[in-house]
Amino acid sequence: MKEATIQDVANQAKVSKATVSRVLNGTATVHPDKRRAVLEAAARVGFEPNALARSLARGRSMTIGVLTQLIGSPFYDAISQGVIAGLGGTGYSPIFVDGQWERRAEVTAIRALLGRRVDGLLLVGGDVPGDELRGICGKLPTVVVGRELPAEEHHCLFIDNVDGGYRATRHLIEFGHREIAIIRGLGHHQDAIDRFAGYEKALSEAGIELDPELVLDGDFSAESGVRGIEELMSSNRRFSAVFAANDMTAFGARLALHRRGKRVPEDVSIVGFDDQAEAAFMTPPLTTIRQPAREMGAQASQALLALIGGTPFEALPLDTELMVRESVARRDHRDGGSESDR
Amino acid sequence: MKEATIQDVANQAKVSKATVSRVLNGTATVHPDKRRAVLEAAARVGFEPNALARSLARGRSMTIGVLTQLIGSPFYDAISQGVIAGLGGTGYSPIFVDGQWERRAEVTAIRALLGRRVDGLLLVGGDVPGDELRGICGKLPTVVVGRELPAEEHHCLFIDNVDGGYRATRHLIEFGHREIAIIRGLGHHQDAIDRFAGYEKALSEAGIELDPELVLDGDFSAESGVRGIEELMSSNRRFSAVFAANDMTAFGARLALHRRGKRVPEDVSIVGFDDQAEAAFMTPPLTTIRQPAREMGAQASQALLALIGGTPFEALPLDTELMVRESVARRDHRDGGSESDR
DNA sequence: GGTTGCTGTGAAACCGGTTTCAGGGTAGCA
DNA sequence: TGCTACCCTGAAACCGGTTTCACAGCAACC
Repeated sequence: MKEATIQDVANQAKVSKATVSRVLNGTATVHPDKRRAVLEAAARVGFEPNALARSLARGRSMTIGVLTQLIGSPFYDAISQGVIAGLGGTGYSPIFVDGQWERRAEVTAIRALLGRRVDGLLLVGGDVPGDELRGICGKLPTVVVGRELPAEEHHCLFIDNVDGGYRATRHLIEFGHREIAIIRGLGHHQDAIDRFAGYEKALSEAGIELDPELVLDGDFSAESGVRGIEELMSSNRRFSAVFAANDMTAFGARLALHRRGKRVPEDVSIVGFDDQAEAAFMTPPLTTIRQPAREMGAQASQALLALIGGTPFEALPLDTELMVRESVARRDHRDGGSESDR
Repeated sequence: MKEATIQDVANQAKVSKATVSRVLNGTATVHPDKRRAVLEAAARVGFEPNALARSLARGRSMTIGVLTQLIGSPFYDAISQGVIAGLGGTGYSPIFVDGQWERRAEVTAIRALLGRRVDGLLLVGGDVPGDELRGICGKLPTVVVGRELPAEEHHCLFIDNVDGGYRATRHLIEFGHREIAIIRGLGHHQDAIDRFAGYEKALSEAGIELDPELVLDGDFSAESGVRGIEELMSSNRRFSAVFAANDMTAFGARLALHRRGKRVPEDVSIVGFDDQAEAAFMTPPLTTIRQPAREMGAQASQALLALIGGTPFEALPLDTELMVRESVARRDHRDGGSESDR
């Protein structure tokens, strides 16, 4: 059995398709009698307008294309969730495609969205450079979230990662730490680069020389947190604090320290980045830089809707927040050592 | 500037729309010369077929409707991620709508998907009873994941939560525990009910009487894990192990125990449920029941595609797996007490 | 040479809506 | 009574593709 069409309703109500359309959309006044007849007929046959046909005719699909990067990072996942939530009840539905943090895949994915005639584009992270992007999607309303794009035409919603890294590091410095290790994120990832820059800035501002032995490579995974600590401990370089590129890395680091019999925060302090849900329930609760991921997703979708509606939307910079919990301890400088193991 | 249409290409190549369509879809042989002309013209104007028009004409939209429940549960989120990944590169794109674990919202959301003429429906969790569901979506290919539906016409992909709860509890019993507390999940949630049933079963099988003082209400959140432990400790009822409804609850419980000076697993053992990414990096790493959430999502999307293709898909029951890590310790029964605090 | 069969192609119908346009009916006004 | 204005309404065009159908052109066969 096929779905009922507008013609079926028209036949039942003994009016034309046009009138049915007018009643259902309220685009023109129709005589109360016919109006009622149409409504009844529609209800009787269980008419559900074909959104495809409607979109084709109206030239608006009421869909938003969302390009995500499925690396399974809690941060990006949370943004996506925020987007879905933010679009709820607006009449717009999100279509998701995966870019896999890979340029070619991203371009293909965006093309697919374009083919679907999405009314707007929401890019969550991604790799495609700004100018190329403009070439692809032309004048289609676009909002980028979780990434800063030099070409300002496309609106971006992002946090200041340099500042975040700076604040995390400074917090440790203020608590008396001077031998602060960092476990970095994915090498080429801009967020990782920025956070590291913030780390450097805080250090130099405090007159602490950056020690290459204290900077470890990582990839935003918990495993890389473990590896970072392992390397650190086997290098015998003293350290009293660790700044992890994100919370997952912090979790890994915390576990590795536990394995080596180091207490947190008595022996080693840790600061993370993200404030994912689990951070507040680490033992001890993790001091971290909060990125309002879900809110960012929701806000980005709102911004995009505004853009589609013609409202010139102003991308206000989002603030990070230092969530002070219990993974950082004050460090006295009576002795300079960190070998006060239990 | 409007997107180029098939007519534009036809004009450029000096052929009819029909021929262009045939070349681009390979539905019929066309003379090599014209073929080349069409291809060139298409490339020249940057033709991207309008998927809406195509869907309308073909009667297939190449979209999958996904109904999710955005409670922010790591488990359901992971399923959604799996769905996106599983659909990648298949030509089908997922459209997401949110049901908010609320019957009316779900029905509205499904109707919206129906209006978009999705080719299949993927329900992630949800509240709508099976028979009502059948009334709504009729013969549309549907796969349900993360939930068991009595009406077997709709295919379900789910794990055996009773068995999972049973295995978690039995693991504790095998390690010598007899005073096993449980922090339950959301009261009316079927998963929570089933896991509790598994707990009861393991207990009764071991001849341990169920003590109401040891069963705490929760809601799958970390906070409820904290509350559960608080209640337990203030009731003075002895317990040597906790089975948490999910990993988040386990994290909360673990933190609360830490606060009360109880060591895990020396004083109290914990088993969780889900095996979310963070579980392996709790301190100590959490022993838990693994649900392959992401795989479930991917598999569900595969199954749905098969269903759409006409292949009668067989929903094979998914297995949980006990991930033995370090949050459970053997308990000797020399004394019966648990008050061996440090 | 005429019939049959096959290949390639364009005109037109179709998918299911929306929107324009023209016309019929009625009311208001001179 | 005649003219204009306004309100409803249906026919038809349109959105941009796909698919049916009819037919032209040509080779093969008797």
